[in-house]
Amino acid sequence: MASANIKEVARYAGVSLGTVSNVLNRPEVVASTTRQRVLDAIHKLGYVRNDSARQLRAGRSRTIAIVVLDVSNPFFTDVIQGAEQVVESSGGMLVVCNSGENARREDRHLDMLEEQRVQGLLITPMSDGRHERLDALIAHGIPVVLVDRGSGHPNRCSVAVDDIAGGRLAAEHLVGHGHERIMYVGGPLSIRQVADRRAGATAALAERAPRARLETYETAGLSVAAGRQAADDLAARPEGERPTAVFCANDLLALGVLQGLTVHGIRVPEDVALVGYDDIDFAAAAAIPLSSVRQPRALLGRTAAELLLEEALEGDRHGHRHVVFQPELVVRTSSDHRRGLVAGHPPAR
Amino acid sequence: MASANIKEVARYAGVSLGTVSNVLNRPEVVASTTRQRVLDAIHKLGYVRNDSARQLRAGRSRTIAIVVLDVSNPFFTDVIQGAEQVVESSGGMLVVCNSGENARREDRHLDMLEEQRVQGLLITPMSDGRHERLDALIAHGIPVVLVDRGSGHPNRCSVAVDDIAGGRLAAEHLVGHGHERIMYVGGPLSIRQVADRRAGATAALAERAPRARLETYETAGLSVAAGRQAADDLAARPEGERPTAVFCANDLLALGVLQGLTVHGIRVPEDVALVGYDDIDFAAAAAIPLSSVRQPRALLGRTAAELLLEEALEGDRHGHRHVVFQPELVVRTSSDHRRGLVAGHPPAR
DNA sequence: TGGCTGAGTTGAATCCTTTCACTGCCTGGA
DNA sequence: TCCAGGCAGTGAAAGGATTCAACTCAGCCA
Repeated sequence: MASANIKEVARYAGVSLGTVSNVLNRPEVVASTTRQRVLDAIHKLGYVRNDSARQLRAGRSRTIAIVVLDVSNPFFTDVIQGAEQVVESSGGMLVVCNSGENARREDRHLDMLEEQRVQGLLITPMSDGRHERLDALIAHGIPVVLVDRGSGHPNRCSVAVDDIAGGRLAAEHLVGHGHERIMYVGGPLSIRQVADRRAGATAALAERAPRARLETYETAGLSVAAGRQAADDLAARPEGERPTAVFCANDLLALGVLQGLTVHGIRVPEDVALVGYDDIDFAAAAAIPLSSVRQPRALLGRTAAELLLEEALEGDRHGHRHVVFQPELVVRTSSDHRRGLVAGHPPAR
Repeated sequence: MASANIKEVARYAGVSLGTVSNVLNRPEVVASTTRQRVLDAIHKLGYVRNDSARQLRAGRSRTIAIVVLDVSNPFFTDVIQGAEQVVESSGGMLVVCNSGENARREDRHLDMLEEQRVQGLLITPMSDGRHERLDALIAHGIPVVLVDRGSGHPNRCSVAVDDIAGGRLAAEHLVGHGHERIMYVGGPLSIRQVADRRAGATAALAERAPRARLETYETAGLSVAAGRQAADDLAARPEGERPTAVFCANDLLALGVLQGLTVHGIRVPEDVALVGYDDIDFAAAAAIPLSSVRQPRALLGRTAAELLLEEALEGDRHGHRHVVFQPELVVRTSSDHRRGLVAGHPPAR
């Protein structure tokens, strides 16, 4: 039942502890006949290395953790997959922790990860206020890379996407199609991303179409249900008072708005054009394929992981970097009825 | 930089090692003044327990792992969240590993989890052929619970949903609405779930509507794209030769079919009724809300985790169980135009 | 033959926590 | 006054892998 340990392997193979360890970690220094004898013993006894002992000695584990706000949000699963690729090919292991937008759970995870002396941490923290907890981790020598929060903090790296540019892209596209009454649906505005995307849209309108108006509809959250609610409210207005275009802070909201409008017989894009944000795979799969501002989700994860590995390698010489990606607009039917279903690139992975 | 250890805490507080350990693990046996002194020292020195040493001593970690086929499939994220609840409230920690439908990655994860002596494992394995690897884990004393694969194996528990019953539900619903030409879209048929769902549908037709016909359209995978392809093929047929209803092996396929049919001007449900499987949240959020066979996804995860904890607790006395849940049909607009948008229960979590 | 080299191997020390048999001390009862 | 018993606290041992200085030995040259 209990696995054999290195000592039993050594005895069985008729060598010392050190030799077994060498076979495991530096096989080239062991004579090939000895090596084979040890490998046979390992196989025979079903020996499995005890990682706890190994880590205890090494002072550090080889696993990297990613803490996300919501595993069930397709945006994050794509970020995870990107990080996975990099960690995997470096021979490490990525574990995923889900804070579920709950500060207590985030804390619990951070505590346990710190006790485990993880090699490093990728995290999209709950809020900017939680940076002290992260500082403590960093002070204990655990590198942290922020994902999707530009921070400019001097003691950690970060990767993010330029949300202001994203807001611009969406707004410019809509005014380019002649829309002058645009509604921004998103909330709460206390979330930096939500605010930044709106700010970008506002700026674009000011520059490109001074006559155009951007109305804000603040939602309680970023879910499909919140989007449906927004659509209901919008449909309740007299026809003349409705915007001709809606820009949503993320795709879940946009899908909700789409569904709500359809119920009320308001056609997308003929009556109301619609643009979402994130370009999750389900955006392209909606019955009216959704135009969306694409974030390089997997690239975000990959880059974050690379920065982390870099820091782990370079140690104190490491210079922290803040990488900001540019978003990209993907136009589909929901904001341009001339687009066929094939419009837009295939979803990024 | 490097954290203080228990010895330094002991010296700082003027007590012995054992006392510090007692404060940490059995605070009630320590006199309150001493306890406070130790806690102060811990705080002062920023002491963080070293989990490796702890595990080494204990011989076992307290983390539980869940290995899923695809983190980006909403079905699995819901299973994860269910498991998370249970593990969390038991004071453990759940880590998520993604095999990405790749046998090598699955192996790597299993190897590392075994080295880490995890307390237990929830897994939806790649295929039935991989059970030997799991047997090895079990032989080494790591309990394994299969998720979503009924197995009847005598040395492990499993949780699953009755796919034959699910197929029946869908088919009975459709024949109940007068459909006699039904198409089953799903594949590859080598996946047991895909085959079982079809078998259930076939059985239901034989009993309830001997005149009805079930045609099978085998897809290469279970993706949105595959569903779209199926819809294209279907639309290419002369109108009289099309089925009047389509039953898909999962919701991603169904969303693809829905999208494809819409493009070709085929109305859902008026021209073709549509039923999916899994009832992922996006099913209810589709522009034509999708009827679907709901699996108790979160319950699946919860139960799996409970069985695992039970086994970890009971040890050898544990009797392995195989829990099979019954699926439930959720009727929405896609198969019944009389349903409003509010039809169907709110999505299960 | 003696000395030297280098490849191969050894085993004690180390990492940190938990456990448990044990010591001291104190109190209450005889 | 003595003893039993309970409470606090102690410290050595154990858990398993890794590291590294030290050692062995065969081979080679002078």
